[in-house]
Amino acid sequence: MINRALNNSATRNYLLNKINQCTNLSQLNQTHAQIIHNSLYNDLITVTKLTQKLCDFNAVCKASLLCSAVPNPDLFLCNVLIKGFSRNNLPEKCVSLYLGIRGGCDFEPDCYTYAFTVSACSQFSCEKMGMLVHGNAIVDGVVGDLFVGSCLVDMYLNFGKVGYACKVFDGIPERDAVLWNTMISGLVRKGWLEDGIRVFCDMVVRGSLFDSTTLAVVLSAAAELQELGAGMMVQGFSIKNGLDGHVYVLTGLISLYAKCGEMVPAKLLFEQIEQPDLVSYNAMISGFSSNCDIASAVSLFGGLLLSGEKVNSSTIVGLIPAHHPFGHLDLTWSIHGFSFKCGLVTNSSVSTALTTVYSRLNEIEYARKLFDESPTKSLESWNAMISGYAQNGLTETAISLFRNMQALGVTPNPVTFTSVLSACAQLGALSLGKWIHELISKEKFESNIYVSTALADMYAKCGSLEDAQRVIDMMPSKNAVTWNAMISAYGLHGHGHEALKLFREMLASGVAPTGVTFLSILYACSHAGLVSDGEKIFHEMVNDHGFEPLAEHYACMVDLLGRAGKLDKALEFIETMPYNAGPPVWGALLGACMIHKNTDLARVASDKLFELDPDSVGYRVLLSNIYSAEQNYPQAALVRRAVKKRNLAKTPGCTLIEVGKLPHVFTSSDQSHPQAESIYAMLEKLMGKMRNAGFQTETVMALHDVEEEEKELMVNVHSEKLAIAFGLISSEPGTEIRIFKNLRVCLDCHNFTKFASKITNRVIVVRDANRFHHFRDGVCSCGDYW
DNA sequence: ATAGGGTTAG
Repeated sequence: MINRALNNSATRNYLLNKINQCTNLSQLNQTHAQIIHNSLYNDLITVTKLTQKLCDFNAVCKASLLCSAVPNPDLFLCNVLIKGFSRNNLPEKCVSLYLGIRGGCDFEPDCYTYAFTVSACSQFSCEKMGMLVHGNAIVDGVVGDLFVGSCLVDMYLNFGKVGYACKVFDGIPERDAVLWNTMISGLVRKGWLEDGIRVFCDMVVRGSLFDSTTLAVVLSAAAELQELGAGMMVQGFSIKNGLDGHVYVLTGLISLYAKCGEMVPAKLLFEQIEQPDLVSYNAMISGFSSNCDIASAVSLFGGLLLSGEKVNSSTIVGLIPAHHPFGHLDLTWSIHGFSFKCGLVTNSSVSTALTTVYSRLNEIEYARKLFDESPTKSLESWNAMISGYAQNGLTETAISLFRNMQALGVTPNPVTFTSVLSACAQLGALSLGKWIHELISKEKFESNIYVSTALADMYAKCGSLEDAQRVIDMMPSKNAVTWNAMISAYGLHGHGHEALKLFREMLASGVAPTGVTFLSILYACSHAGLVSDGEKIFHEMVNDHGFEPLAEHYACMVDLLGRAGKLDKALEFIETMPYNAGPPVWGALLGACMIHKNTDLARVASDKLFELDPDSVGYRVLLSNIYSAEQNYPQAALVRRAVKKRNLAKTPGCTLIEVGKLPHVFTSSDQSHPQAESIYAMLEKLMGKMRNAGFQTETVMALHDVEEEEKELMVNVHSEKLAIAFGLISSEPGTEIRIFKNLRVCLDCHNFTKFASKITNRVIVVRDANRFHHFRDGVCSCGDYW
């Protein structure tokens, strides 16, 4: 009997050892056979070890069956099984086992039970269950335990409930490095970067011992924030504690310096690493690439390949020149080809990054091809595609893709909404935008600054400044882009003084103006005829804010002066430029010549333009208009023929009007509308009254960039007239009419609309390609300059 | 520890 027991114990030790040594499932199955053969299948210790190993090899079902056959399971075995279910993505099994332990077992859950169950809830976002387990843990008095506490902190941070996480954290005054690290890395992972750094500082102040993991996480937060100072503080601590040679710390520092645009120290740090691993290479490559040093990025990438090290998706994504101001189509193609060869194009991050760069290079078809071919479409890849369409002006496609995404049950996030709103804004689709706003409210995304800025911009561009202002008033804080959007919104509607007021408010609030701020405010001044204010701001920009004016700023000033009729002053201004004026500047002067019908100066400007930009369509159309205005029709026709010959696209004019949330689109002389007959009747009635009142159709060609439409005025009816007539017959008397035209409104239609607003006693709001016109009582808010 | 998606002007 004694012998037999000894023998059993020896066999058991032998088998336990054997289980530990198994490196795959088939070896483990053989060992299992031996266990059965030796009649140890009911032995708790052996079965527990076997369960553990089976779970490691993802054979949790088999493990579960084995356990249920054990006559006398204990808590330890149950805990191992909970961990196994969690590992094998079976949260509901974890929970039911946990509940089984709680309800009518001989034993009570311990710290391990709670820790494993909580981390299962965390991993699988079982929010309600997690909180219930937390409650039980409080009752059982185990929340002060470091292991349980860390799991709870991790869980609440995963759920985004920072308050709860802090409560658990604060309840454990004696913290170890794991608890601190859980708190810090959870905050950083969820984007609460500043808070992560703050907790780290707390940790240091309390004298808690940190490790290289702590430093690496804090460094990644500092890098993301581009807070060089915070990062250098961490560097200081790493030196003090002798962790500055650790490869994680060094890699974190490289990434920090790279993200702050400091590649020289990054390079020095990289050289300090004796044997750089893939991650440190990746940090360097992405650093070079994002700092526009393509040559260094590519050469380091080459070095990595030569060293025989395998590359991963991070390497590829870091190499892709996604944020470069100049296109690198050739490089992108090469990277694309390489990714294909090593099987990484199917990686979601890689294909998303490639999609993004293609669409930024206006190669939207390539982007779409990649998107269609990617086997798993992450939210990021949907976003990349939607924003690609929105940024390329393919607004309808962007919106229909958004609908596809919704139909497939992919939940949009703030990034998605921001892009879709930009599409709505471009489209002028107010009811669509309002629908998006409802979706945003439902998801509680209004607090996101990108979303609310885009929302305000959408309302302004869809004609409703009041709604835009309402969104802005709700925002707790504004960044430069928010201010810029509002300044340009007021400018767009011709409210120059409001825009100036906002500009002063922005400066007073301490938000630094950007290049776009000055463009927005200068355009606002220009459209409102506030010449001296604009000149003052340009002066301020250079002298007080130390801005080097870009070509766009000069173009704005030329526009400002020229629009106000100070053409000579505009020309003088061009001569003061420190470099040669480019197409935008001459284009602005030409535009001003159009308004003020200065043919001589127009020819000077257009000569310059054709010299600099021979392929431009718009300027050729303008030139043709100049000739037409001089009644030089043969020359005008010649220019137009040249345009046609080059097969340069011309956009046909069309106008959109929403009636009862339904969009109606009209083209020139459109007969396709079901109510065409009454529309034309209404138009005839208006035109008759207009003629009687002495209005004349502009016979001389207006010098506007309105393309083909203009010439055909005598035979054709422009789309905006049709839309207004339709608006008049399909809405209540006295209500506002809003229409959207894709091109600039022509002089004749502008006159027509003024007249229509007077005799019908309606406010008519017109958004054209450039700005808003508010017609009221025969007067337009643009003051007839547009 | 490294990597992917967003708002503003013309």
